[in-house]
Amino acid sequence: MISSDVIRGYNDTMILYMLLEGESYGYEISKNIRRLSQEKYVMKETTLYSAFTRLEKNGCISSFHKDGEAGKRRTYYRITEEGRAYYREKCIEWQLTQEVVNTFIKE
Amino acid sequence: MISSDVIRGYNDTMILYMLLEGESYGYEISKNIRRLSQEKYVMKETTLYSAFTRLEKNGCISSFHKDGEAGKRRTYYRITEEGRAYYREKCIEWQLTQEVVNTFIKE
DNA sequence: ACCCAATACTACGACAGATGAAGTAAAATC
DNA sequence: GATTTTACTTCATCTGTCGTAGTATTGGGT
Repeated sequence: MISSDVIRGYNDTMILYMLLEGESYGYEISKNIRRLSQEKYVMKETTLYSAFTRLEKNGCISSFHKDGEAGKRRTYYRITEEGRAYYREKCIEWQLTQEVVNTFIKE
Repeated sequence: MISSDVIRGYNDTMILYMLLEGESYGYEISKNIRRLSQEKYVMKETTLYSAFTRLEKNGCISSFHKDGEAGKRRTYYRITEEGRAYYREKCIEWQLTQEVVNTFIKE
């Protein structure tokens, strides 16, 4: 059964997708989402950072710092096993969502 | 540019789709959405009726009553020209949304 | 050396849409 | 005549998004 609050939660999925390829941090993820979507989707900063908080609370990602690094201090994130599992569920849910919504869309 | 609050708003689109085929009322629309989605999506009553209020406020639908009808009093709705236009926009937006989200989905 | 843009966040408050819980009431069915 | 189905309504709460604003460091251009 599909919940109607789906896409909102897909910001989380996009972030997790970015982290599948390796650890990263807010600004970089934001740039990459923008680039991957070919500028069609730009995640707002506040949305992004509040997603981080939520995902870490849920155990989907974990944060850490690298010391001895140049530039402004970054908070890095990596995806956890729970995060991967959650991502996989979301992928399945998305297929279903598409099927359902498409029944209500004309061409 | 895609807004991230998309699917929430697709409840409205589903309702409008149902009304494209002719006037209807809450309970019937609800049943039909359930049926069309093959039980995969059931719109909550409160979601449905609050969507009606919103859609009427936006001028997408208009409500009326039929008198001399048997059964419990129903509020009927029909789609307006604005409603049709809004529906068409949503269809286009949905194509884009799918494209974008699919870039972040594995298989 | 100075300025401005880019980087990298954080804090706070507001809002909209979805939902849960509960209630009302008429009609149909058994 | 009791229960189920139909057909809503009201109200309060929650969650995720987003606007506004602020902080602070770094890099690039002139």
